[in-house]
Amino acid sequence: MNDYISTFYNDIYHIIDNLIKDNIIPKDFNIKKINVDFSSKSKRGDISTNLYIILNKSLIKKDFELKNYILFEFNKLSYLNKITFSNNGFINLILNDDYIFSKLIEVIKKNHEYGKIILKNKDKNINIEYVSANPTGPVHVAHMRGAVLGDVLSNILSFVGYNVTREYYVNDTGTQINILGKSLYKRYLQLLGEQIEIEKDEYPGDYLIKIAKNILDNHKNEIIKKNIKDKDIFFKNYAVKEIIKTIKIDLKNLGILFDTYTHESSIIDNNSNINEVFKILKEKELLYEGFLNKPKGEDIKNWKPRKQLLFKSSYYGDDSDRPLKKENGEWTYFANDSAYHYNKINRNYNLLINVWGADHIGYVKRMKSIVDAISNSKVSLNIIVCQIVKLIKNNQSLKMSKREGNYILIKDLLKDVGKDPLRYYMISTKNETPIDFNIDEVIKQNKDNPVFYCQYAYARSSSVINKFKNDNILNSENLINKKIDFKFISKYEREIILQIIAWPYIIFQSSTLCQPHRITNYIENLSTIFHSFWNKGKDHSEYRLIDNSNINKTISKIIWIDSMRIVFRNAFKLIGIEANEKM
RNA sequence: GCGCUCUUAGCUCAGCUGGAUAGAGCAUCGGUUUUCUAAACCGAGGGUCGCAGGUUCGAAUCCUGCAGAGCGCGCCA
Repeated sequence: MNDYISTFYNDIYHIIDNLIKDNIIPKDFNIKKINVDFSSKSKRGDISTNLYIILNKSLIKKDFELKNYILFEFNKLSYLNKITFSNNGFINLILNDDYIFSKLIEVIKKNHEYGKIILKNKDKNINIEYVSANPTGPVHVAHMRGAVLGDVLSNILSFVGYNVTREYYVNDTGTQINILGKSLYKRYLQLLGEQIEIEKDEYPGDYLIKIAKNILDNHKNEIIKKNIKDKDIFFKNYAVKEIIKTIKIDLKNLGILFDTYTHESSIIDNNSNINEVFKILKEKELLYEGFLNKPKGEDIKNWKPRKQLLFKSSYYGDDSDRPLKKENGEWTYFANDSAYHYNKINRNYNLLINVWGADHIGYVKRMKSIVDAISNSKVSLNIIVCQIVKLIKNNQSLKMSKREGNYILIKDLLKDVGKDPLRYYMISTKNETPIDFNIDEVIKQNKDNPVFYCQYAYARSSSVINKFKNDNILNSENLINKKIDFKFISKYEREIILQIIAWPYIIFQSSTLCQPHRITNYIENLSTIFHSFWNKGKDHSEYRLIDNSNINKTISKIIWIDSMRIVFRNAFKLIGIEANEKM
């Protein structure tokens, strides 16, 4: 990372190190209190810092001339042009124009690589598991947010150099899958002319009829020969296989692909995973047979104290210990999931990321506990919980019920809304905030809609560049060798340029905090200041981008416009939306 | 009852992990097209950052309590 913000941070840290060495501030000085502000709104400088305020407070040598010292040190930094202290102690700084230009040319040189960070620990392997919707029906709204978030986060993390594995965990065993198989069998019988009744817990969706028809057409003879048990297995497996197929298609249309699908059945079939987990926990004395307390408040029918095999997750800060075995001796879902995470740990990941829906929020602590336990605290698990998406149409929130199977499907939303707005909206709000997704607003193709607002900014800027496609001097490929002349650059453009060259820092924040919404905030801001500048050209010809009478002026402007386009393209690519040069 | 998350303009959301006068968009009102894309721009009004304490030079941001909303709470996955 060598953007101007990170560079300045590093130089500040250097100064602090020296002050500690010279015993002027204490060794335990908290470096995190130092802040560098690059917000273009402050208008007090290109960047500013609270360095003086914070250092002044922690001085051991009270008579130390701190102000002069900082001035002396900052004067050594070649990229700074002007240093001023405000009355309340903030330091405001203006950057060197040549420095800014060198950063801008870097954008053009690096092009689609611009914004990549050279990480210190670049060999880090990350596994990111998302969607993992149960293969009992098509993917719907509830899965959408996590799907897009997981995808964009994967894009960002691999962009900054991690080895990222995108993984989908298929829960293809257990009670629900048995019910699914039964439901499909009923549909099959129905097609054969039998009277059937779909019971309360069974799956009523039409998609099973289609699958049943497929079986009838292709496998009828084969089924007749099977005994009851084999029939159960056949229908169960067939249902899962077909449903996963449609899930893959729906997600692909949303722009989402996975590297690996791991099936729960494969984790369980091979008992080694769960046996290993059991062994480790036993060695660590984290297992015991015992009783759980009945949860207070809510009445639980048929509550009976039960002796169960329990994991001491409370040792790791969980609210209660958690059962690993059911009464009938089967492993619980939690046990299987532990085995699955053990499997992931064994695949040599340094970091596991799980993207979950809000309905799993109660499982965060126990999952972190078990990963901590079985990995000897070597692997960390980061769980990102997405709040719900409430769909609104005609000013009414759409009611959905699982039982009636009337969830809005991703497939249908893609048809109504389109991929780009859907993806954009799913990540432009930070994951902890619930989204009110107003379908009527999102399909608008104007400034009400931030996706089109940003895409339009890209198209507008492209229209300028494309004017010079066939111009030997001014075409975009030749810009690297050209020089920007700051006398043609207005203060408004300078602001835009400062935003453009802040892009690597945005990537840094977005990747380390796992917050893709910082990218959409950033490009919305970039779009705003660009549109605003564009319109200035209407009243004031000096702000116009093309000046046929002055080629050096035009070159200077085209350089930053093309750099901005590169940043837009890179941002759009990470988000997974189109960059169209014409709209 | 317990846990996690949330509460910022009429609405939808930001607020850069403690900074300077709290920001956008929508909605409302008023203006800007013989000109590189008006799918845009400019201006106005609109706020006790849920409430109350605390921490310090400084709090929307951190801590505590309270109120409200969402999700979850032993054999569903």
